[in-house]
Amino acid sequence: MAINSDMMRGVAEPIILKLLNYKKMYGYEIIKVVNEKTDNAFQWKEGTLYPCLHRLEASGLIESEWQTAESGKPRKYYTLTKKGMAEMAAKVEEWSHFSKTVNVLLFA
Amino acid sequence: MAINSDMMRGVAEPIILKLLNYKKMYGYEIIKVVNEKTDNAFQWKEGTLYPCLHRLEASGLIESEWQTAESGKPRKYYTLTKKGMAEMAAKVEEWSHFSKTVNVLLFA
DNA sequence: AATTAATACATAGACAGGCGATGCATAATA
DNA sequence: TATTATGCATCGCCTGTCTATGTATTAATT
Repeated sequence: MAINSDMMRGVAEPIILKLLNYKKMYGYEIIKVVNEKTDNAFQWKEGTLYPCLHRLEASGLIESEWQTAESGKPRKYYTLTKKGMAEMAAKVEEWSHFSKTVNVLLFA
Repeated sequence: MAINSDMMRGVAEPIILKLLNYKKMYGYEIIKVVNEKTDNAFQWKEGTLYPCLHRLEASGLIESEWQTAESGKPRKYYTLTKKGMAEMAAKVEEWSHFSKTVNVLLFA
């Protein structure tokens, strides 16, 4: 079941950084993985992901590298920078704090 | 410590509805209560709350009623409508689903 | 007595991220 | 051969939040 909400705002960045912390990935792959892992609760589209990736790269949190798959399709693989690792940890912690705070108000 | 984040988006409505589910409150009071209950992790201002209250009222989820305090200050008290109660439950459930989904991705 | 802070409402404009739509190109499938 | 899936990209809209500003009254401070 899809989540149709403004709440999506702000969580794309920590999620992407977290995924890239495990392994290098390309954009289209990230979309598929996120949608699958959330049972399509998240239904990310290109218009959500690519601008976000570009922002992260412009901020020096991730780096890209073109690589051609066996299929012949060129893919842009992203990796986390050292700065990105620190920012990932910070953003995950921020989410943790934030969600706990909301829970205090909603489940008091 | 303040949360400075885009994540704030979308949570104001369920929080307000939840608070009003307990008792009628006026705007300024809601601001104080939220900031206090979150130890100032949330730092709501008028510019955040009042437009939100007006949206909720326009949607028929809450109703307002002027009342003058002993201090002499006029206050606009808000109460939850029947429609608002249903919407509150839905939004709280939505948050629950949403936050669990984010947690799956961030703490896998 | 006069100034400042707190209370209590309100709105206007800027900002920015998510989303839908669209585009291009190639490979795989029906 | 036509359609779907892959894989990149961007433009413009939408909308909730934030900063700033405004008004008015009461309380507190100097």
